[in-house]
Amino acid sequence: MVIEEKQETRAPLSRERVLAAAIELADQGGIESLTMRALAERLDVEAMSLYYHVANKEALLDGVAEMVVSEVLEEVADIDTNTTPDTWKDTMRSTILRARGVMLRHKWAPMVLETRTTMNPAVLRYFHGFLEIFHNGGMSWDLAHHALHALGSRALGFSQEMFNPGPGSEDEEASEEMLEQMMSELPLFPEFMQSIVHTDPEDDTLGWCDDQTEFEFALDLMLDGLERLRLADSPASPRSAPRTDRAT
Amino acid sequence: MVIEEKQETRAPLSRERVLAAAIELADQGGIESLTMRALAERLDVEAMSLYYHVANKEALLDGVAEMVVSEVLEEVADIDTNTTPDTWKDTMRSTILRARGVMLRHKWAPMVLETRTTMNPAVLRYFHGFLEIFHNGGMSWDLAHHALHALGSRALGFSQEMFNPGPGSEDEEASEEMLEQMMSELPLFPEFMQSIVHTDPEDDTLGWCDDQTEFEFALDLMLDGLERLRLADSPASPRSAPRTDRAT
DNA sequence: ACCTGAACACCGTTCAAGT
DNA sequence: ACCTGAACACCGTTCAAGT
Repeated sequence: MVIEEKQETRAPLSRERVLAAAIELADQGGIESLTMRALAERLDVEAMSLYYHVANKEALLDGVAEMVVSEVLEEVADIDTNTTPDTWKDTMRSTILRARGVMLRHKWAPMVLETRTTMNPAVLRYFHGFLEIFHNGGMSWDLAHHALHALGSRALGFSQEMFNPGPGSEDEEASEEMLEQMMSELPLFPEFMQSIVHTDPEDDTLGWCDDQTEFEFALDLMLDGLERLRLADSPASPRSAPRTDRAT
Repeated sequence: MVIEEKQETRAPLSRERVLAAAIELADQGGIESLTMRALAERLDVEAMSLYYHVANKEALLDGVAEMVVSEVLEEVADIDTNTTPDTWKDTMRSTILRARGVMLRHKWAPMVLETRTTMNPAVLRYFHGFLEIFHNGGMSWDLAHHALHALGSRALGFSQEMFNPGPGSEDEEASEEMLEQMMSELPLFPEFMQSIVHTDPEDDTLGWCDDQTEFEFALDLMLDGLERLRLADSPASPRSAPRTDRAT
């Protein structure tokens, strides 16, 4: 009975609009809130209309993944990949840290990216940038290849922290039981926990694990290691390649 | 009309039987085939019976995750964690490679483990083993903590390879399009691809990416880096800590 | 070309009820 | 204590049909 103002023909759907709306939805409510039906409602459309622009949900997620990586590409677009052996490491470092910035804006993105099974042009372009940096930095193709694998998902800025405690992980009996067990048969934990607590408790992290610090620590560990391998590779001074087993 | 032989009262359900059946189901059909209904059918029981032994599906997956890590614990039970500075690296190496063996038996396990939000006693015990190895090997608690984070999911034997091409990723037009783009605006790829192809094409991997080799490469890179940091830490010879920015 | 309505198959789960 | 039956809310998706 109410006169609806649907005359002003809402903007027609398009693959781009669908993907953008999907990202917004996931940003707001997490990836589990991204359902075809909810997405349709957000676009003021019937659920089945989406299938005209996207084959199915898997294809939707593929598209979303590509959009996120495109965002990373924009973020690193101004980084000069024309590196030298002196600069490749810092260049790589800031590339990855900028990618991480994008992932922090889309906390659900790592999981979506990890569940993709097919490459997409955006990641291809992104990794091509890595090849430029590695190659111009003086790495062999072989080492560059290893480096790509070694960085793994960290290359795109996420480390997939094992068991980052979500909200409300402080259950009663489970924690209780585990604490008791820890003290009895896992004697190293008390001293360990005590010695690693951070002193400033004003950040929103757990108090003893600063994700950003740990991410950068691991990243630098890899980059430093790769630089050492590069040096061992190019001049005729073979020292400390990996898997030398026992050597300083 | 057919006389069913249900007299021989099938073994009563239990949390353990439910979890074991869930693992079998996932092993056979992948994690997406693990539904409450399919699990119930496998146990010759109504779907709702499961809820007596497990709170809900999330709790089921928690239990499954714990079982898998328990399997890892058994696998590494005989490893001597009473290390020295000379032996910690190799000990760590074989611990992680054995864990990887378990993950290769349960290809779905990494994803399940990564989606868990709460710790469980098994992972706690597992990481306590790491602390023993690190500590006895001469690391400070602080470095041990960093090491734990740096290893990340690799500690449990998986690296979450980005885009491991699943079966049937050789779609026609998508690959076609991407190949064209590669050649035009991504000029480094042809040479790169050509120089990294493996020579023996008889393993079941892609031909140019050997997962096991890459896993071990990255693992050694981390372990070597950690050993260097340990050495730089304990004696009074501060050389090449990470993030020294530019130094050999 | 683009969108819709009704329907289907399949989820996880609640709840009251059986033994 | 342990299991069941019917039902509910919510998925993704097919298909024929509308404009």
